[in-house]
Amino acid sequence: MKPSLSTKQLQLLDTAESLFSQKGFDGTSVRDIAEAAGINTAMISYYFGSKEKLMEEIFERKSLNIKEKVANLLKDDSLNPLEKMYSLVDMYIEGILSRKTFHRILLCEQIINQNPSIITMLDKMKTKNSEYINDLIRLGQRKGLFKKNIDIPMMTNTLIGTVSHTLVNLDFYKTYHHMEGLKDEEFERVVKKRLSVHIKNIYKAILTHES
Amino acid sequence: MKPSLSTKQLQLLDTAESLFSQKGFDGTSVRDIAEAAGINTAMISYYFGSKEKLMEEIFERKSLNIKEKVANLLKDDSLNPLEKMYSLVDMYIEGILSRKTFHRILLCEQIINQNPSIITMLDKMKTKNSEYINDLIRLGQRKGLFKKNIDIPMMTNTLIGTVSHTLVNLDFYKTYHHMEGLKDEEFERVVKKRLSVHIKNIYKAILTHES
DNA sequence: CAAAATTAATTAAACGTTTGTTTAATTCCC
DNA sequence: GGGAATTAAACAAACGTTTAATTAATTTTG
Repeated sequence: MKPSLSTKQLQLLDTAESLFSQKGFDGTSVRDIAEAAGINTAMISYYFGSKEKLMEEIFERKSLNIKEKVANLLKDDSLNPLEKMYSLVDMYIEGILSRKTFHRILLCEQIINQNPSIITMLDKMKTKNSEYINDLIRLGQRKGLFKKNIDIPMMTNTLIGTVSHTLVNLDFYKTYHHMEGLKDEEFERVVKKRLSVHIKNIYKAILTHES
Repeated sequence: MKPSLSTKQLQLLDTAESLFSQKGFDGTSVRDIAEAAGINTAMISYYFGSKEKLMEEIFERKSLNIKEKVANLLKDDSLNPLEKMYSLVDMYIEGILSRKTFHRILLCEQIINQNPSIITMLDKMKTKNSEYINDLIRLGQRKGLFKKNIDIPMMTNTLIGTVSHTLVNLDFYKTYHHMEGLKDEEFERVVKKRLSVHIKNIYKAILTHES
C-alpha cells in the first residue's frame, strides 16, 4: 500500500496534469508547474523524485481500471450479451469523458512516450481491456447471438477511437451543433448521450444478425 | 508559388518528421535532427528560419487535401451516394495510413500545439473536411437513400477516430492477429482492407434504411 | 575561356536562456 | 530541540539561434 498523498502533493499532481494536457510533457517545465500550483520548484523533486516520476504517479492514479466492473458484467444474469456490450460502451464513454485532461495526455504519450514504466503500464492496460472485450464478445458468440467472424480489436478501435476523436474535437462539435450557449455539464451530458446512442447502434449492427 | 526545396532541405524535413513522430516536437532538439540527417545544426535556421517554421513546412507539405477528389466524387454519375461514401472512407484510410509518421505528429499536435499558424491550418482542414462529408451525406438524404437525422460530425469522428486509433495501435493489432511474419507492405494492405470493410459496414448501417 | 568578383552554402564556436535537479540554509511544527 | 517542510540560490547540461569565418558555387568581366 502506497502512502497517501498530502494536499500539496495532490495539488501538484492536478496542476501538472492540467499543464501536460495543454502543452505536453516536454512542453511543460517544472517551473511552470510549481508556479501554477503556487509551490516552490524544488518541492517537485522533493515529493516525487523527478518530473518523470511525477508523470508516472499521474498515470498510476488515473489509469482506467475496469476489471472489476467487467467481471460483474460477465456474471450479471439480468443482462443479455448485447446489453452487456452496451454497458461496456457506456463505461468507456464515461471513463474517457470524465477524465478529459488525463486522456488528452494519454493520447499524446501513447505516441511519443519513451518512459519504460509508462510503456509497461500502457501495454498492460491495452492487453487487459482487450481481454475484457474478448470475453464479452465470446460470450455473445457462444450464445449464438453474435456473429462468428468479428474482428475484435477493430471493435475496440472504433469504440475508443470514436470517443477519443470526439474528445479532441469537442469544441468543433459544440460549434457545429450550435451548442455554445449550453453550460459545460449539460454539453457534456449531451455529448455522452449522443456518443452512447451512436456507438451502440454501430455495435448492434456489427455484432448481431438482425438489422 | 513557393520555391522548390533542395535535396538537403527535403532530407531535413523527412528526418525531422520521423523524429517528431517518435519523440514529439518538444522532445526533439534541432541538434537531434541535424545529427540524424548528417547536416550542420545551423542549417535548420538557415533554411527554414526556425524549428517552428520547419514544423509548419512539414504541415504544409503533408496536410491532407481531398478537396479536388471529393469534388470529382460529387459529380460522378456512375456512383450512388452510398458508393460515394465508401469511396470517401477509402480516401481517408489511404490518406492516413500512407502518411503514418505525419499523422502520428498530427494526433499529438492537435492536442498540445500552440503555434498559431498550425492551429489555423488544422482549423481550416477540419472545416473543409467536414464540409465535404456534409455535402456527400446531404446528397444521399436528398435522394431519399440516407436517413434524415444523421449526426454528421459523429460519422467523421468514427471514421477518423477508428483509423487513427488503429494507426496508434498497429503493433498491438499485428500481434493480436498473429501477423508478425507478414512483410510490412502486406500487413499494411491487410489492415487497410479490414478497416475498409469494417467502416463501410458501419456507414451502411448508420446511413441507410435497410439492414 | 580563365580570372576575378559575387553570392550561396557550410562550418565550429559562441550566445543568452531555459532546462531538471541539488544544495545548503531556513522556517515550521510536534 | 529535532525531524520534516520550504526556500532561494546555484548547478551543469541542453536548448534554439546567431555570428563570423571559410569553403563552394555561380556570375561577371576582361
